[in-house]
Amino acid sequence: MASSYEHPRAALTVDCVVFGVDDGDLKVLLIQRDLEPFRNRWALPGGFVHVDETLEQAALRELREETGISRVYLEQLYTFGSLARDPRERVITVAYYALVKLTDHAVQAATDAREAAWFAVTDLPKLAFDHDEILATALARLQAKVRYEPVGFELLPQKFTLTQLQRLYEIILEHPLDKRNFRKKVLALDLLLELDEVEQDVAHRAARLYRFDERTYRALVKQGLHFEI
Amino acid sequence: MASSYEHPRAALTVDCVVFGVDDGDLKVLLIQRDLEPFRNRWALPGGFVHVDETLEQAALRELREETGISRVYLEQLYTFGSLARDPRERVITVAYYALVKLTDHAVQAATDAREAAWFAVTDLPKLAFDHDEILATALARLQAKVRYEPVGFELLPQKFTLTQLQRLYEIILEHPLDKRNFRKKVLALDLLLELDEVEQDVAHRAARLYRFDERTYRALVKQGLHFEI
DNA sequence: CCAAAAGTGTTCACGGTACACCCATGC
DNA sequence: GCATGGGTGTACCGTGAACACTTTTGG
Repeated sequence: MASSYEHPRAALTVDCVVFGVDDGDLKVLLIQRDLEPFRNRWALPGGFVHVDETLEQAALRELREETGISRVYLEQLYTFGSLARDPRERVITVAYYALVKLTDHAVQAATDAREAAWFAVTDLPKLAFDHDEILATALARLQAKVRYEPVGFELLPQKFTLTQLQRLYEIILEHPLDKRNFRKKVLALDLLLELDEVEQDVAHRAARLYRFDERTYRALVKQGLHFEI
Repeated sequence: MASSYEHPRAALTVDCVVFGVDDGDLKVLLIQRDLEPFRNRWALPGGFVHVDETLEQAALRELREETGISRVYLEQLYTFGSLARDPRERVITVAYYALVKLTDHAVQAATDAREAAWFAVTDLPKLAFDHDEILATALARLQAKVRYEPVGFELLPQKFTLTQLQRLYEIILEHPLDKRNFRKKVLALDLLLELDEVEQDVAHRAARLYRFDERTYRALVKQGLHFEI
């Protein structure tokens, strides 16, 4: 390896695709840029990586600073390095995606005065930089991942009904599922704890609430469980 | 986004995990370092990303320079950014993995005088930096990917026997497969072209040769084919 | 003729899918 | 009592898994 000091360096950023689900829609959290380039355009939350923090720390810090969100499921997505993705100079960005429970994270004003807002993925504005591409990549990853890993629960409240869970899968996968088969399948996994509670304040028969049993899940994974919806 | 000029920058490298399959073993191409740190240790081929090349271009260039390999299947793996992964300074590395046909790529002396050699993944030396971790990540990815995408063919010669293909899967997945079921399944996919040729110079009945029909595969993928072994 | 690997079908168990009605509750 | 969603079971089909013998060829 040659000395790294001899050459100009690319800048390094992180960007986060934050997903949430909200009555019938899969949503993404965007912030409105207040600086050039792409001033006033909507963009993914993100920013420069400090030299003394890990990539994941940088992603979490930017999320906190720009959107007020702090406890989330976060996973690295892909690193984007096209030559002209930032018009100012060479910038490589490591993209992450995050899953949040919208019930816990009402939209907060960003701490640094940029506006933050949730957009349905089916109705997005044109984004800054190559953020359209990053978002599309994240969506594809979420759709693939949700089939074989129980990440969907990160998007629901702790206590949820089976119908809510089914709706979640239908929203993400973009096709309807059969109610009886869905229930049979998820209950057969033995990963849901049936609670002694039902939903409140509904104008019809109240549905039973369930909780995802993460402890059991981790144990079963070690024994070679293959989660699949 | 704040100006990127105000802060010290991390260095950016690419590293490549190059897989090949050779009579019964899954192998990885390593180079021996001739500089500190980790002088004389084996390491993944890789190096600094130039400011005017994409990440993929950098990976391909380093592969060519350090190992002489040029036409390969290449895919981004993961970006590693621990604080102390390089003892000299902060270095982020974007890892790629590559699949090569060993028949086409006999081990070549590296052009810059470092030694390059193939190692069975079951018998690896201790590697420089966090390259053990990168390699383990690549291996897990290959094992997952080979089940649901036809990447295995990148590791075989253009013309191969069904037994060679089965051996390949057994080597990567690390468990034996049933011969009749395996043949039934891969032939049912209709992605193999039966050639009018048989293998040569074997001391027993010669097996028929097949070729992977990439054209048909691409067409079927568009129609929603789900390849799976 | 012997050694070595090629090639080939059937049975069984299980999981996926399709499908419709009664029940509980709030208003 | 009516509207709304909650909750439940069965029959069929296709795929995955287990399993052993005959054929071809070279030496």
